Amino acid sequence: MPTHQHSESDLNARARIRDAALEQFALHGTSGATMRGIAHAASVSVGLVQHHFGTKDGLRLACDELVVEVFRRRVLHLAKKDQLANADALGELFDESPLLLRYLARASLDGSAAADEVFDQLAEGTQGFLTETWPDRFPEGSDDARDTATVMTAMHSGIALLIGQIARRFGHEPDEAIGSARVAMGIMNLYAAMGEFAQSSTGKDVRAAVEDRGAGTDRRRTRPEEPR
Amino acid sequence: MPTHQHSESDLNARARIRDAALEQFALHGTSGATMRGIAHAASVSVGLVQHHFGTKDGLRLACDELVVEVFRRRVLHLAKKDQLANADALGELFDESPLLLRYLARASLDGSAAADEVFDQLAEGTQGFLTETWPDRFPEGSDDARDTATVMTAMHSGIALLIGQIARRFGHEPDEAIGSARVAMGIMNLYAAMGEFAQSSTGKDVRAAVEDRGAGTDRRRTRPEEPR
DNA sequence: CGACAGACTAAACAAATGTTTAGTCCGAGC
DNA sequence: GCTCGGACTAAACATTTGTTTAGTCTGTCG
Repeated sequence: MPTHQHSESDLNARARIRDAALEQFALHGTSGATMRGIAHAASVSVGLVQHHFGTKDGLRLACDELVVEVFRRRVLHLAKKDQLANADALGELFDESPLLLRYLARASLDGSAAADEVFDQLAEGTQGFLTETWPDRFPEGSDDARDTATVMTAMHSGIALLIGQIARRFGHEPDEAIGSARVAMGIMNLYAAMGEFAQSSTGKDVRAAVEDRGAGTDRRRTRPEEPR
Repeated sequence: MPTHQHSESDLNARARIRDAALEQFALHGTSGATMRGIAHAASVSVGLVQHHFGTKDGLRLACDELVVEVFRRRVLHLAKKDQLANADALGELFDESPLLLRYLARASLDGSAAADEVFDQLAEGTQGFLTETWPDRFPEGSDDARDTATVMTAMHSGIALLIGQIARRFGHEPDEAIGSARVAMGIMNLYAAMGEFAQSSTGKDVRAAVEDRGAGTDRRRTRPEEPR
């Protein structure tokens, strides 16, 4: 199964190696994947891998670039259709390439710059959606728009990152269900319910308490330690 | 900085090793962490590590057990206070132990059973909150309650998993801001806005489209391929 | 005291890892 | 035809890996 566009083994060896590396990195992590494993998966010799990419880290960087580029195109495509915040569409975006997603998740944990870049792209697209949909609530360029988009991106990415857990609890096979209707329905149900919650008296209390603690500039543990 | 309860180096060597391993696994991944690195971090010899835990995988299993136990206690504690779905409280739960969180994130990607167990605990607690708050919307034991709790757990975990990205975009230092008021405020703003969205005509359209595709039993790609 | 068990260390080991080196093959350009 | 460069392989290399082995130290129990 090809990772993204091009069909199959009619790729030149360099691209085949890079795709195999992407898969191995995604599956086993940066240090878990081995040069020999990658070479074997690409049906080439270990030497050829180094010939094309120099070192293992060079190979990883090449994968980073690829992932960033693929996501750049996809986010652009979704943004043009105004569907970036459509939970279903976002699900399908990830759905097409669970491997890219695993790669990104690991990259995020490893602190790779590629993960930062993709996250920023998603967040900016999300911010555009928020501003377009609620120009008064999330004015263009406002802190609220930016903060909320950031949080929303993280939360929706959580679905993608933990799709394995969701699939397990849904009784699906792994990598089967991110675009599933049940997931989209769950998101909608959640938003409908928590939307009320956020505007109920309890929710207002929470907001007040949060604001009281000084939204925007507080530092962790700066507030006076509350006696348990 | 101690990973959880006990104070510091007055731990016996076994616990010190286990804590050091937890940190190394969290920081560098299961295969990235080395026995020598763990032994050095615990200020013991490599042999002692094996003396206490046998093999590297045995050590990992011990860490799994510890994480599961710590989260079991914490979730129980939060559930008793009816604060499990309070975004702020959930944030603080993770906030206390970014290392445990990183460990869990990696465990989840590696398919460890411990990650499954913790996710289930969180999801069950969340489901309890949903059922208590909206007994009609999410009847006890219903599929809606279970599905929505699963999705909500994944989304809130996304905040925790991607706290590094959030902190970066907030201009905070890493591991600083998960309990931050800005995060909690972002969640509230998001729920308030998307709550409307989910009940707007557009949102109802989405729900209808989703239901149309056969919520609950659909398999991926089963629907007739829509001509792009 | 003497023996024994468990905590603990140091050195040795075999396997696996990333990288280097030397060399083959083959098509393009003069 | 010859050569030159890039794709490509195979073997050797040094290092690091997890694990094993042998041994020391220390407190405890009979």
